[in-house]
Amino acid sequence: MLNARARVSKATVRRIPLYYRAVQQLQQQGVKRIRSERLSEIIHIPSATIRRDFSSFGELGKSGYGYSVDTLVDEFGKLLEVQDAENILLVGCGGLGAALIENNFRRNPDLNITMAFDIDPAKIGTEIGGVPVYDFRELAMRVTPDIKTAIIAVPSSAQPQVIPALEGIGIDAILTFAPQPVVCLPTTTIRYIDLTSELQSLLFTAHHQQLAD
Amino acid sequence: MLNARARVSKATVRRIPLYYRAVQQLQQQGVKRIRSERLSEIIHIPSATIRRDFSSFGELGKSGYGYSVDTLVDEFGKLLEVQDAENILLVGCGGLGAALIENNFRRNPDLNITMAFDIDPAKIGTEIGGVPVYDFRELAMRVTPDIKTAIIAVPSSAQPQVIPALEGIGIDAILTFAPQPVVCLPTTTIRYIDLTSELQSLLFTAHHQQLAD
DNA sequence: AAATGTTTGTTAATCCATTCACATAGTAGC
DNA sequence: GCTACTATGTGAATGGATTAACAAACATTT
Ligand SMILES: NC(=O)c1ccc[n+]([C@@H]2O[C@H](COP(=O)([O-])OP(=O)(O)OC[C@H]3O[C@@H](n4cnc5c(N)ncnc54)[C@H](O)[C@@H]3O)[C@@H](O)[C@H]2O)c1
Ligand SMILES: NC(=O)c1ccc[n+]([C@@H]2O[C@H](COP(=O)([O-])OP(=O)(O)OC[C@H]3O[C@@H](n4cnc5c(N)ncnc54)[C@H](O)[C@@H]3O)[C@@H](O)[C@H]2O)c1
Repeated sequence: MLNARARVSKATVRRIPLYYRAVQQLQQQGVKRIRSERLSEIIHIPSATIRRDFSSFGELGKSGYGYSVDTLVDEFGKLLEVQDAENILLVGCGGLGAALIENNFRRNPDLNITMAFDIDPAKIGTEIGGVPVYDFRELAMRVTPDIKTAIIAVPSSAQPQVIPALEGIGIDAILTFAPQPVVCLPTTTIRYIDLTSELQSLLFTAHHQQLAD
Repeated sequence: MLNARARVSKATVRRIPLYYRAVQQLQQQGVKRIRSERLSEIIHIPSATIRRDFSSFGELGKSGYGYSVDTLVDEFGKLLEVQDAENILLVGCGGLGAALIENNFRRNPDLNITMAFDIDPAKIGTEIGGVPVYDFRELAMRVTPDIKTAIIAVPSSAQPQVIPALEGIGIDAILTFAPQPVVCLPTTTIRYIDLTSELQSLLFTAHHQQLAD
């Protein structure tokens, strides 16, 4: 419910999805209560961090008892707004884009890629996993006003054209796999997934680890 | 060259690939020298952070001049060991795995996925983008001793079986797309790419941003 | 209902990273 | 060579996040 008194740190925000997934799994297993110490073993986050994170959303637990799994599922579900569907468009139906559409976050029924765009005539007019692929030049014509979120899987070189077009139709949240940094509107929230960098920095760490990581 | 005197922070390690890519691009454009202030504009990292990061690898720059682009390309290339090929195996040739193989980090000639594994009989024995797909049960038989790195793109439920098998054949660096956390050997460096969590935390930030991000 | 045990929520301490700001060391022009 | 700039590299200040540790709050047992 996001008690106004406590600020939620960026680091905490990145962990909310992990908490949500874990408590959902516990609920499915029929577990009714969980201690921070036990949850720590499951998700490998220190129990003190868990308690601090949880407390920034209100007093979710009870001393000497722990947390009710049902309450946690409820609270984190509310935080992530899983009750209302998030409709998403995807740009760039290459290998990666197609894989994302096929998967379509099926474990999370609230996350739906509902339409896709490309510029390749061979792809325009087709469907991938039931999702229609439109011509990117028809973006404004095809997009429905409920869509505020986009995933970008086009080559880096195409990204500088794609982002302003998306902002022009009201998109304000973007997840992109093209690492080329762009300037975007102050109202746009953008996140880069840079697979090459992740691999390179992983390798650097692995090659240079004298001590454990 | 990783002067022993200065410790390289984790945050810095994550930025090395960004620096490497940027200076490579500058080199290709024929740029000979670069100031931290100018580089900051390109990659959107504060100039003070850039200077501190660079200085942890030695005195790469010159006062009143800046940095030589050639020197930087050289130094970061050495840090990332781009001179010797890194051969990689991939497990799980579904949508995501196949996309990774097709792409095969082609912008980085040192990074090569050289073989793939699956358990689906329909995939075993085929090739994807020239990369052979073997039966995962033949892992030990097929793997070559030069391979120390793996990418995992199997369903989360299969991951607990896959990781010990990889460790058993000497893999010590793992990049995985299955978010299910696992216990692994202390000598294994593992990194999770959790696409669903990235999207969910992005949406949380976008929905709750009263101030800019 | 008292005693015992458990686990939270939070204060304080610590750690890690970023940012400021400038002495220093070099460049560039003359 | 001398002067006027310029930009690095780094101490010091700041800020953010993690971790330790414990009083207070509740559960459980007897
Ligand atoms: N797949 C990987 O392993 C991998 C690894 C690292 C980075 N990436 C990045 O992910 C992104 C996508 O990768 P991919 O392998 O799917 O690439 P891909 O080349 O297979 O697909 C790109 C798709 O984007 C389409 N496209 C190009 N310009 C467009 C435009 N202006 N508007 C709409 N569509 C356009 C193309 O027609 C193509 O279908 C790239 O930026 C790539 O750098 C991918
Ligand atoms: N694609 C996405 O958009 C997306 C989104 C979020 C998370 N993920 C995660 O990425 C991973 C891969 O996703 P995907 O869409 O490619 O899945 P997918 O189901 O298309 O492919 C999984 C592949 O793994 C193979 N496999 C299963 N068990 C195996 C085993 N024990 N050994 C070897 N191979 C095995 C299957 O035969 C299949 O080919 C999953 O963990 C998924 O949760 C994917």
